[in-house]
Order: sequence, then structure tokens, then C-alpha cells
Amino acid sequence: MAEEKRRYSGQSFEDRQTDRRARLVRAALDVAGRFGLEGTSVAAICAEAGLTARYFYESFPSRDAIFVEAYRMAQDELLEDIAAHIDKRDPVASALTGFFAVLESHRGPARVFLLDLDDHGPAMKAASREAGEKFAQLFAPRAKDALQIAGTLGAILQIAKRWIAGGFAEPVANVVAAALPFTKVK
Amino acid sequence: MAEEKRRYSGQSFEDRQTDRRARLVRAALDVAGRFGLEGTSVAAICAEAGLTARYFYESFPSRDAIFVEAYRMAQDELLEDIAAHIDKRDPVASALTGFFAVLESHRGPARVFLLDLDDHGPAMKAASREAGEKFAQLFAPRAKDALQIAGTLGAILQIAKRWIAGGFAEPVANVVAAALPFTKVK
DNA sequence: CCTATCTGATAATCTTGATTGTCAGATAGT
DNA sequence: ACTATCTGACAATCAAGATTATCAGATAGG
Repeated sequence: MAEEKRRYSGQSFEDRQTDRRARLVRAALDVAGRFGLEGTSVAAICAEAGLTARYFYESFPSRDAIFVEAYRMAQDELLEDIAAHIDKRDPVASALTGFFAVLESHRGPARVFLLDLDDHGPAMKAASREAGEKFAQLFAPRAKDALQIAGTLGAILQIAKRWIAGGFAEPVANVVAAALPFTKVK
Repeated sequence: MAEEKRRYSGQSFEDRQTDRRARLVRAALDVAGRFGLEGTSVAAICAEAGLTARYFYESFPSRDAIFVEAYRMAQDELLEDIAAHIDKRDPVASALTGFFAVLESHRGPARVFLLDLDDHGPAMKAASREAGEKFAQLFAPRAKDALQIAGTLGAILQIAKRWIAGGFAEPVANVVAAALPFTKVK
């Protein structure tokens, strides 16, 4: 909507292309956040971005490609936001607070993150594994046993899912309080 | 294969129908265990069961219907097997041991259980929620906070996933040892 | 004004897989 | 042997959605 003026050389066409690409990624994240990856068609992404399929394939070779890109973008933003929240005094608790706070403020992207991504192709699986490793460094910085790290991560993610399913009813502080003990498991 | 003799009235036709239905459910569980729900087509289920599509729709109105049934069957069997393992002395630890032991011996059905089932329709979602409640009684019998229960369950499931991803390399005892502390979180 | 390029919309194509329908051969009860 | 029913295989239909192709109108630079 918001019908951009047609003046297509206010910006160079590369700039416009880049714009479109970015709009598509945003749209994909948005739609996937509402309907899940499976429920996100190319048509829906394009409609959300106010573009048509032609532009989609101008920037991405396939639907899966944009999913991977959207996921990585959300991942990066989430990690950055959390990093900004970290307090040296108590890195784990503050990271946790940052994590849940960001989820609460970006409810769309949040959902994409918490899905099981192992069943959406190898690229997605790899991206999700990388994310897992990065989060592990935040939430279980000194754990060495892979299974234990998995447990901590699983606990936090499942708590987040339940929280989201309940409509973010609990205040962040409560959620953090529930999750924190799971980071302390010896 | 194993070409059953055609003698279709050795059993009444109702019996044969019931047989076919059961074979289909087994097959669905098996294929889903190998390829995931999305990767499980009606054709694949039928091939695995040694039957054809006609019989599929004789017993099930849709593909989703058999998924729900297969999931519930696996759920029941898993819970029964765990129940058989429970030791009154230390119910949680023994339930955990039973859980992982069963996963190890039934690797196919195991996978179906650990998937995120929220994105396969409302019936599946409901079934998975029920399962969650039953498992919570086993693994977190005295917890009262929903978020904490979620955390414990999430930890155990994630540990199981990681274990499976690693090809069941760790012995069950180690996996139980990694998971047990997560059931003790206060 | 002309024209090459860009844009937006729409339609055509292709794939995949579910769901139905048809049919000849097999079986068992009579 | 006769016939109604059951069986297995296969083709036909339908739908959804990805990917491509087409086309008329808009724009800007010369």
C-alpha cells in the first residue's frame, strides 16, 4: 500500500532493488511470525511487501532462500539486542532478561525463532544450529557437556514458548525468574 | 511384501479391515519416524504397509487423521513402557531412565514425539498438549508453576533430541544423569 | 516527442501430492 | 460352475502453490 511514487530514479535502480529485497525479507519475517514457515507462501510475502512475484524472483532464487535469510536476520538482531542488555555483573541473568524482553517487543520474529527448524531443509537446520551455539554462550557460558547445554537451551526455549502461548501474560521478571534456575544446573 | 495369502475370509472382512487399519498406522509411524510428518505422503504410508490408497481412505478420512492416531498410539505405548519401568523408590529418575531407554529401542516412533507438533493442525496441537501434561506428571510431579514445568519438559526433550542427533552414542545412564538435575530445579 | 527501460498486474506453466474413480482378476459361499 | 464381494493396480481429478512468461502503461533521459 502507501503507494510509493513511481519516480524510480530518485534512487538508482540498484538502490530500488535493494529496497525491494529488504522489504521482502521484512515481509517474510512478518508473515512467518504470524502463520509459521509452512503457512507462508511467496504470494503472501509479496502481498505483505506490496510487491509481486516478479520482484521476489528478482532477489531470491527460491522460497527457502528467503527463509534462511530472514531467519539469520532475526537471529542477528536478537543477539545484538541482547548484547545491548548485558550487565557484566550478572551476565547470564541480564542476558536472559534481554532475551525475554526482546521477544516481548518483537512478537512476530520471536515466533520464527522458537519453531523447530530441523524440518525445513538443511540450510535452515544449519542456521538453527549456529543460533543454538551462540545462545549457549550467553545462557550456559561455562557448561562443557553438550547434553547439559542442550537441556538449558531447551528449558529456556520451552519456557518462552509457553509464555508466548499464554499471550505474554506473565511479566518478564517472572519469566526470567522461572528460567534462571535452569541455567544453574550443575 | 510378505504377500499375505489372498484367503480373505480366513478372517471376517471386518477383521481384515481392522488389520489393514492397524498396518497403516504402524506404517505411518514408521515413515514419519524416518522422514518427519511433512515428508510422509499417503503414497509412502501405503507402500510401507503394502497396501494402496483405496485402503487408506477406507480407514481414514484424511492424511491428518492418521497422523493424530499414530501420534496418540505412540504416546500411549511410550507412557505404558515408562510406567513399567517406574520404581517407587525414585520415581522421577526411573521414569527418566525408562523414557530414554524406550526412545533408544523404538527409534522410529521416538522422532515423531520430539518434533514440534504445534504446526500440524489443531488436533495435533491438542494431542501434543495432552502428552505434555502426562509427561509433566512423570518428570515434574510436584512442580506447580506452569513455566517451570515447561522448562523441565523442554530440557528433557532437547536433551533427547541432541542425543538422537548424535546417533544415540551416549549410554542411557549418561543421558539420564544429564537430564536428572533439570527435574530438581526449585 | 521518442524510445529504451522499469513497473505492476495477471496469466500460463509445472510439480507435488491428496483424494476419487474405474476395472479386471481372485475368492468363497452356494 | 455361478455370482456377489473383495482385492490390487492404476488412471483421473483437484487443489495449492511455486516458478516463469507476457503485456500494457509509466518514467526519464535525450
